[in-house]
Amino acid sequence: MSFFSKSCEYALRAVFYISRSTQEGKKVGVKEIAENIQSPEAFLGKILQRLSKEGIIQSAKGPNGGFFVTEENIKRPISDIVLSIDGKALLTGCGLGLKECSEDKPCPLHHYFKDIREQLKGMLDNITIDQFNNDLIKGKVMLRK
Amino acid sequence: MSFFSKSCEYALRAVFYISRSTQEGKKVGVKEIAENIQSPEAFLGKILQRLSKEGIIQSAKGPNGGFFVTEENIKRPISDIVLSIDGKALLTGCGLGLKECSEDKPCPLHHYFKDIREQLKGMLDNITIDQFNNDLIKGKVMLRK
DNA sequence: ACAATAAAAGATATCTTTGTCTTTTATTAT
DNA sequence: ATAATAAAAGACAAAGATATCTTTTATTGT
Ligand code: FES
Ligand code: FES
Repeated sequence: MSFFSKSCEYALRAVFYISRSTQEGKKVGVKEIAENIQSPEAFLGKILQRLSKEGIIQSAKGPNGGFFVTEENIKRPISDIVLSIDGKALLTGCGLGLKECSEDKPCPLHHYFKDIREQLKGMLDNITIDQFNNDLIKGKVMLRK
Repeated sequence: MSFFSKSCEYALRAVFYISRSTQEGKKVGVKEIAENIQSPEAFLGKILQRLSKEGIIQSAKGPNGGFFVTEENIKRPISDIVLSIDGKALLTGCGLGLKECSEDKPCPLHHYFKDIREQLKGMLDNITIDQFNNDLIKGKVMLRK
């Protein structure tokens, strides 16, 4: 197990890549994205479709088409991506899998767990999509395996 | 997605239940455990088999048999259970799914992510199995959905 | 020895996630 | 209009996680 599903990992990496490309003034196709984040092309296509439908990214069909982001898009926190792909279980659910996480019927780990989960949520809520464009352009951070 | 796999959630809840039962001086069978933590019986059986094989819990066949824990067992951190069932990805892997998490080739989230992961790891390393026996006996914490 | 008990082991089934392939729809440039 | 491009949509395949069922092995009490 890892924090995010494969789909969500691809989604995050892809959105970062798209954001940088938009910053550089160009739309990008699935193929280019998939190559640069090392993900299966067709599978990534499905994921981007979803993100596009949810308004997290934009897409344009036809020649010179591809994926890109708007000013509004890149100001959004990455928790939007995580919620959209993996749902809210990670950010609000009980760590031991009880039907719901609650103060009055807590699982043994609740007290400790709650804090970690809140921190993760806080982090994802506060990091915006555009935040890494410069680091990406400078090659300071990686999107490829 | 949630932090742990279903298997791991069952494992943790079961081990807590077994630990309390041992504390109360009795071995417990799969059936009783499954009922009390609300998990599928046969599936839980497999998980307990694995934990038993790894020496995290003990088992005894035949009449008056069942699962129990030793003094050594209950002093172990619950990270042992998590590692045994879900592997190390959650505790050491890259949050964005890069082949490995590293300082010199970090993913965009690395800087933030690292801390959260370390805290989760720290928590799991420091919480011992026996730590909740009293709370469980007093009904302060729950193992049932 | 025998019957009863309970975990271990093996085989199989179902569901979800991940991944691929083909066809359709929209857009652009010629 | 037509051809080329690229995403959207749909159908399908493979793998892994979850779950069930049956048979075997070990242990106990009679
Ligand atoms: S009840 Fe389990 S984490 Fe809150
Ligand atoms: S490289 Fe991604 S978390 Fe460290």
